[in-house]
Amino acid sequence: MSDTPSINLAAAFTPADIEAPLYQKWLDAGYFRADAHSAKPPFTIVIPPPNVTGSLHIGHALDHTLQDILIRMKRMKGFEALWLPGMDHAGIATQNVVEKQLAAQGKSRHDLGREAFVAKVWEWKAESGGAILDQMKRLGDSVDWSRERFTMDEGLSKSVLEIFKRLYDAGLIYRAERIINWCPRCLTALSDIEVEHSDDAGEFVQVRYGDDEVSITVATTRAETMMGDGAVAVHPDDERYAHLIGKKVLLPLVNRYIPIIADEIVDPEFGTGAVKVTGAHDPNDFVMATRHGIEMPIIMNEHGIMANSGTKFDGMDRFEARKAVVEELRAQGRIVAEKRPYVHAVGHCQRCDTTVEPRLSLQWFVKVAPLAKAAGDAVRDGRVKIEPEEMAPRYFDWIDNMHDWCISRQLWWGHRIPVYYGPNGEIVVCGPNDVPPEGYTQDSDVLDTWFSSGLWPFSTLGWPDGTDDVKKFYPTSVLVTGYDILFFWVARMMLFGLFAMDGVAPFHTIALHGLVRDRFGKKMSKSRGNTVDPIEFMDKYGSDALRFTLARGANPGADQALAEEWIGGARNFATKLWNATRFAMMNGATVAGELPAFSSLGAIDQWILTRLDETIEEVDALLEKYEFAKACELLYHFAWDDFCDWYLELSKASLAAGGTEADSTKRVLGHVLDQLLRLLHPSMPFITEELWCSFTGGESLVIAAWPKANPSNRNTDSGAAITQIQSLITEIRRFRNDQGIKPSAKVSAQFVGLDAAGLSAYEAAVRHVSRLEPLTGTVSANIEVGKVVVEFDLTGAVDVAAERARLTKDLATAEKDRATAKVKLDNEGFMAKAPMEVVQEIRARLAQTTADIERITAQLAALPK
RNA sequence: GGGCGCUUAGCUCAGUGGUAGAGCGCUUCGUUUACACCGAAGAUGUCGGGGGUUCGAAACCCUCAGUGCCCA
Repeated sequence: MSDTPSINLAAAFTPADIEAPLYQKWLDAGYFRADAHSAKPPFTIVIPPPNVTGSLHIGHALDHTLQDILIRMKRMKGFEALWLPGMDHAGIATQNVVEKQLAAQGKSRHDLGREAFVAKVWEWKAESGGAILDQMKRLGDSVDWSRERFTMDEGLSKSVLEIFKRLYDAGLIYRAERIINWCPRCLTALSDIEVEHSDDAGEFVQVRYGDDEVSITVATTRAETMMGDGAVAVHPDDERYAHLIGKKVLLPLVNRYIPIIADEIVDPEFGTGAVKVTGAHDPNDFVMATRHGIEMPIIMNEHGIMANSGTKFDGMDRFEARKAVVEELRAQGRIVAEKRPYVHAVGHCQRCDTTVEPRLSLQWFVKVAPLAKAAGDAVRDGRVKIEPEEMAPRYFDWIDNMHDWCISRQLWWGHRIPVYYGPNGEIVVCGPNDVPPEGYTQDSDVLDTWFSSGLWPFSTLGWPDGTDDVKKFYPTSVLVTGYDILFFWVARMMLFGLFAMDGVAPFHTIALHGLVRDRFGKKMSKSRGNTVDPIEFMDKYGSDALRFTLARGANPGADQALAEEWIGGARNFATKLWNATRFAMMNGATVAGELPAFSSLGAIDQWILTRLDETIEEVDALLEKYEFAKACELLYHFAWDDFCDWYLELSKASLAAGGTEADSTKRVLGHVLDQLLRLLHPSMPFITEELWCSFTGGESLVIAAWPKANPSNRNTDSGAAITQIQSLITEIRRFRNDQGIKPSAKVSAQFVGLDAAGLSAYEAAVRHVSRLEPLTGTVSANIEVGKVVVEFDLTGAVDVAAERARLTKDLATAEKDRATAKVKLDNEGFMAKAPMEVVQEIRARLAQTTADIERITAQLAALPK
């Protein structure tokens, strides 16, 4: 390429060469730092804090890409854009990680003691935690690192104390003995939502309780808990058992007499219509036992081992005990019926998949009802919008029926519950500035991690102190997250935000996206072996390619499938932009000086400017609606089809000609490229920055202005001329192809009727793109496109068969289209009721196809036999 | 059992009343100095089945059959 003008842009696009240096450049320039004192309007996003133990997975890549698109666009639009990063401390997960390390050394956390263990966790965090933060930089996240937060850091811990105290004082936090979800492996309570239900194969047995005098058969899936039974319950209207209500029945194995009670909860249709009441080990039973004053013996320890039942089953694991109990009952002839497998819903610990054990224990709870009412109303009355709207019912359904929230966790890593107990059972709750009374001891439990991440939108800004950040950036503008954590996290932020911030919801909009799935739309999971590594993709195709692929697949609230070759496709798109920019630079495209007056431009330039303006308007509107997929799709086609395939090709003749026409084309070309790179920058920040800086010499796209639509730079009529030119060129190419003419071969041809079609100004462009030379010999074939005839000299080598095939096919298409149009126009109903425009359109179609048929028929007739 | 969806080209998905679209894949031709990570041309669909509304339905209604997710 010795004669190529020297340009300041590498010949090939290598993402790895540009990404890290560009990110560093942005950091050094401080572009991502938001200023609480600026006069610009704020636009705020708080990042859904990733788990400190985690690394970047494909779901984060999607979530972050969408947030970065919004924040970069708003920054370019002149907002004071703050994207606040950070992590949560992930109580159970993090404690598990460190405990595992200790276990490898044969130690448990108890060997270290609480203080030393917590110190160890901090140590772990300093060394290995937060791997994801560096990966976010690779992705290009334009977050304000100076404001990075961690749920366990000082400021956020202060927020936790403050909100706990306020809620407690408002009567919204209480302590009670309740049935909670207990993980016998993690040894902690879980909230309802941390329990995942799956249909498991269990067993369903009917056991005869009682002796010769009183007997009743109960049905259960959990025979092992019978040692904890306090009663047998039947439905009050169940005639089968009416005579037994109030009597006592012998509890087998334990040899205790327990009452038979009546309660509406019991479903007479279920099993035998009689159920055992094990208040300490089942939530429904707890309700009944409480209502009827039934005793609730606890017959299992925290590990799920049978204990204190006073039977030989003590010491057995709960599942082992289940078998043994049934075996024993069977031996005693008490098993009336058995069903195995019996598939029913069983709860599992979200973190470790252990079967959750309902357990009666003393815990702290948030009284949810009043908070949830406010959180529901905020969405109901439109103060907070959920996008897409179809997700709102899910939110209402959940938040309107939310149970009280168990917030104690029997862990060491987390915010220790700020409750202090006095020697005589006094309870004192300490806020951030309170000192507990002498001799009081603090509750040993910590708070649910979601308790602190629920404060995220304002604790990260410095609440409860009235900081400038809170004033400037709260409430946040939009929360972008997957619909899968709508309940876990989003709802919690709504509860707390409205309470803490005097009824001001933590965000204006909740924009929900879906999950990334494998290429066949299947859920990714380690067990399926279909997970993917975003880092690997970035290494291979560049961050921009990964981002663009994810954004282009992101329809609101909908899951998306992802395959590696699609990322390759986005990489190809990046390369296309690279090469288009090289072309522009080599041909003297420029952004210097005023754009020539629109009216002075030719149709090709007017057309691309029109298309650009339409694209700006549409892309902007789509991004404002969180329609990432559609926005990216439009940009992709504008860039590749309109700009590269048509405009660049059509402008080559003009650029080659030189002179004033070339000058104005260079300026238009420069303008369109400049604007296109701006539009693409939020989704593909690295390559656009590299290209734009090289091309324009500007400082950075990060701080460049977002394009604005300008309807005065539009001429929709120019589109009509271009459409004609396009179909003319396409038909010529098709003819060449059918005739077996090599793409590189020049063909001698002339046009007839260009003037009449108003296209004579574009003959050079058409000839250039179609590789046609002036006619030198004699016409041996011709094609007709609209009003234009193209006459070729093929030096006698016309492939008549190919010509006939092509024309025959065109004829068939035209005839079919004409028939469809005719049927409509012959239809009285259509003529009477269809709108005028539609009728006219069909009439035009009829006229066009009729003319086509006439023309093609004549051409076919004229073909040599 | 309740709620929300989905079923459109080989695959993944757009398309909310007026001649069926995209990406990837597929076929043919091709090194024409921006680009073979490319260009050009091309093939491929009774829009899940059945009813209905309408001049007109992939789209609206009913129904059946698959299928997914959330909650209980």
